[in-house]
Amino acid sequence: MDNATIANVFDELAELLEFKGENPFRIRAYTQGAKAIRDLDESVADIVADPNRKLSDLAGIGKTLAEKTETLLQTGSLPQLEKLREEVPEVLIQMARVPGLGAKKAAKLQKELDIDSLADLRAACESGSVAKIKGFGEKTAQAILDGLSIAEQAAERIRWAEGDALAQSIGRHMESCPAIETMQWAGSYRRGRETIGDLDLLAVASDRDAAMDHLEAYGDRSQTIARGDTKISIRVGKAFQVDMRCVDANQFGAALQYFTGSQAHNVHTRRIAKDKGLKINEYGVFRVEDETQIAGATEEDVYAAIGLPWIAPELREDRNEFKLAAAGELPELITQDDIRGDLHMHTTATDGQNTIREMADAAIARGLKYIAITDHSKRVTMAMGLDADRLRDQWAMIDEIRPEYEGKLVILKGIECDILESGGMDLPDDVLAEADWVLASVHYGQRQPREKITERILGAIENEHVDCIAHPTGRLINRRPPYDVDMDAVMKAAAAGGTLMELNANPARLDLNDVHLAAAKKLGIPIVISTDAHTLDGLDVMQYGIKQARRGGLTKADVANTKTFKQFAKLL
DNA sequence: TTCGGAATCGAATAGCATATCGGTATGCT
Repeated sequence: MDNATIANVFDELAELLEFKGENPFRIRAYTQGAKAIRDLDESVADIVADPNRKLSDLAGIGKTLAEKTETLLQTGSLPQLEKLREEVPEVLIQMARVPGLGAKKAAKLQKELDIDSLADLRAACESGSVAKIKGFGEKTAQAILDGLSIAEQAAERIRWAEGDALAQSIGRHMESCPAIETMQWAGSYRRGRETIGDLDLLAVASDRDAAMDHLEAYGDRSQTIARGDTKISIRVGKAFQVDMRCVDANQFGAALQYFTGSQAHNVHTRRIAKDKGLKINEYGVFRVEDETQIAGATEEDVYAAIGLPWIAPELREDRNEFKLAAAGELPELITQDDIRGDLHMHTTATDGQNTIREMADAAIARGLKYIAITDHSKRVTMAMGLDADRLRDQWAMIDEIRPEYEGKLVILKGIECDILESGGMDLPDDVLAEADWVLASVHYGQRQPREKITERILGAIENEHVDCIAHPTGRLINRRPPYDVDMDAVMKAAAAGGTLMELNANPARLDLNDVHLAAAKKLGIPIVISTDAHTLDGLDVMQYGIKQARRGGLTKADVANTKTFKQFAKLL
């Protein structure tokens, strides 16, 4: 059982305990324990297995959570969770997820009106019985009905790249508003999270009403949820929420810091301030004793006021950034300009849409110095994967065109070789031995049991010709879960065997994720950020991989394809 | 439930906006 699964159990426990009206501190302990485990850059199972270490040494994990973790690892389940699931009606949890309803209102409705389903809830709102309950009214009943419609639209978090497209569209619209002097996107979008739940825009406006009117005039707006003096929330398209907050210029830094989050990061920031006799809110940093503002115009000021250097948004998750900042050891995060090579792309030989020359020219246009052509191997029949003969033909072609690119671009003879369902590589060793660059990846048998998949990937790492494991977990964001693989074992083997690991920059993959990247960095595994391009435009997804790498705390030195080709070749 | 400081238990994550109902719930980072 991996860290994420254990963390999910604790999160669910916290949620269920909340509905039971448990001690809030007990609930928080489970939530914090879940976060501690989810963000950990090593395996909980390893810590348990190590006689010299104790789980309860981790911050946020005490005796009880340590015991429960061990039970989970040993038995795969937790009796307490099963019991709570029976005790808390499923409908209560569904109700509390309806926008506008929270735990308290949901519990009250469920108790007083004997609601068994969301359909019951809708009927109760429509019949007027909700409005008659103390603390409720006509407007609340209507808000619940609206919320039910929103919930039915399944407003799931969207991928970062989709959020980016929407932010740019709204941004262009807002730029035409004369009342807006400065604006900046904040929230999880600015932090570069792989999915975005809503968009948060911060603005300095000469006329706040005009700015809010302008946002409401955005073509795809479907609803205004709330509008006050400083804040407006609208829905765009089916159900996606966009918030705008207006502040004064001398508050901008504090507001940006607040609005960027994460919540956990903000709580930590404000706690540090509190200890220093200061108070941070979205309007500035204030001395508690006399309410004097001492910072707020820029984020740098805000952090400086509590004795810290500016922290990059991608790191603001309350993982270890405060410790690093205090020690002056924040990583200098990788940027797109650092990238010199792209080591995963396809051509017309398989399922790509462009030729080797076209891909090479496009790579040069993007400032790259080296690329690897890595078409699929024969097992990927749908993509007309290459057998040994066709692959050697392709390599002969590369030999032929290389002189044209002399001094401009190095083109590596590569292959994305499948790791077969039965284990072993899809092409014989003597063929792989001729390649400059071998990616190994799983495309079939993704539902095999953990032991089997892990064994397959470990087998690939042990193959001396394999240079790198591509999209190591196979997940597709919002569409397909990662395959069940013991990533800790895979990483340890990769570290020991000198095998590289890919961060696939395709916005639907972003595989490895941020926590895995941090773990890989800790183990000293070189990461390769690759586009997996199937078209010329496909080379442009590098930016998404860079964001993800930054969230993992990676620097230029942690990423192999930032090296000059000469340096890179030494890794092979 | 965790943590720390004490020796058995008390304190614990910040701070604010908005809507609706008539003092409180929900939501936001």
